[in-house]
Amino acid sequence: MEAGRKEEIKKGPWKAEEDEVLINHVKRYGPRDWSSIRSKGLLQRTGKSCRLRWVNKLRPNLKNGCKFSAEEERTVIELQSEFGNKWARIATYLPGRTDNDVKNFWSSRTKRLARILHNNNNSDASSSSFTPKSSSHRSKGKNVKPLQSFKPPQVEEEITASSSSSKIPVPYSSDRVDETMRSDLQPFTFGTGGLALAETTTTATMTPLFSDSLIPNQQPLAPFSPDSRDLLARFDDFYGILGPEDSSEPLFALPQPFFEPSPPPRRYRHVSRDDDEHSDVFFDDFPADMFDPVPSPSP
DNA sequence: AACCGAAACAACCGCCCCGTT
DNA sequence: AAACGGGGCGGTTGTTTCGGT
Repeated sequence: MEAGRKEEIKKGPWKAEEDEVLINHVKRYGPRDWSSIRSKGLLQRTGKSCRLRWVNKLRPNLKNGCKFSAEEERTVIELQSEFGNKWARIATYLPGRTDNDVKNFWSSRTKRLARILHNNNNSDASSSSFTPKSSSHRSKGKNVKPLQSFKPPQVEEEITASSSSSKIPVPYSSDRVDETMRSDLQPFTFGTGGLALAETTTTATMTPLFSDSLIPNQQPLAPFSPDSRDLLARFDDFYGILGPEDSSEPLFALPQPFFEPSPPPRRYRHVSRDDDEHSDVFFDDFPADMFDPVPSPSP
C-alpha cells in the first residue's frame, strides 16, 4: 500500500520454491534464527511464518496427510484431560504430529460433538438458540462456545504436582472437580479436563468427551443417562473411547513422549523440543539425506 | 451431476516469556 | 533495571476437500 515500505511481507500459501529456500536454510543453520531468513533477503516471510512452516510441514518425519489413528486419538483425549489445551506438550507424545495437528484434531472433534449435542438438545428443548443449519462450525455468530475453551481447573498446579511424579493421568477423583462446576455435573462426570461446556446458555451442560468406562481404575461415576449414552454412541469414531462396555482392554497405556517428557524446566510451556533445538540434538540426529526429497506440493 | 454442509487442513494473529543489550 | 527483539504457544480464521442428498 505504502510505497515507502521497505519490503512487502509475503503471506499466504507457501510455494515449493519457498519451501526449498527454507529447507536449505535449516539444513545449513539448523532450525533457528528464523528472522535472519528475511534479513538476509532469502524470503519475504516473517521469522514466525518460517518457523511455523518448518514445524508444521517441512520438518522430517511428519505424518502429513495421515489421519489420527485410534491410539493417537486416545492419547490426545487423555492428555487433554490431563494437561488441558497444551497442544505443544501433547504433541510431544505423538511422533510425527504437530501442535497444530493436535489442535485441529481436537477442534474438529469437539465441534462435532457440540453440534450433535445441540441437535440432540433441540429435539427435546426447542428453546435453544442454536441453529446448526444456518451456521457452519465457524459461525461468525459464535452461538457455539468452542469446547476447547474449557480448561481444567488448576492445570498448571496439576502439572507440577502430579505429572512430576507420574506421566499417567491421575484417575478421576470427584475431589478434583471445581466447585463451580459441581452443580452442573449431575448427569455424568469424569476426569479433570474431560468436561466440556456445550453451550453458553442457562441450559449449559457438562458433557463428557468420552465415557466413564474408559479410565482404568476410575472410581464409579454417575452413569450416563440412557439418552446420553445413545447420543455418545453415535460417535463411532470415538470408538476407542466409548468402546465396548465389557471391554477389559486397558485403554490408556500412554506412550512415552516422542521427545524428552517434560517436567518443565521453569514453566510448562517450555517443552523439550526447545531444549533439543538448543542442544543441537534435534537437528544433528537427523539422517544426512533427510532433506534430499524436497516435499512436492500435494495435488 | 450439482449443491450444500461438515470436516480437515493451513496459516496468521496476539500474547507471553526469555535472553540480550 | 528496563527496553527490546526473537521465538513459542494457543486461539482463530480462511480455504480446500470430502461426503451425503
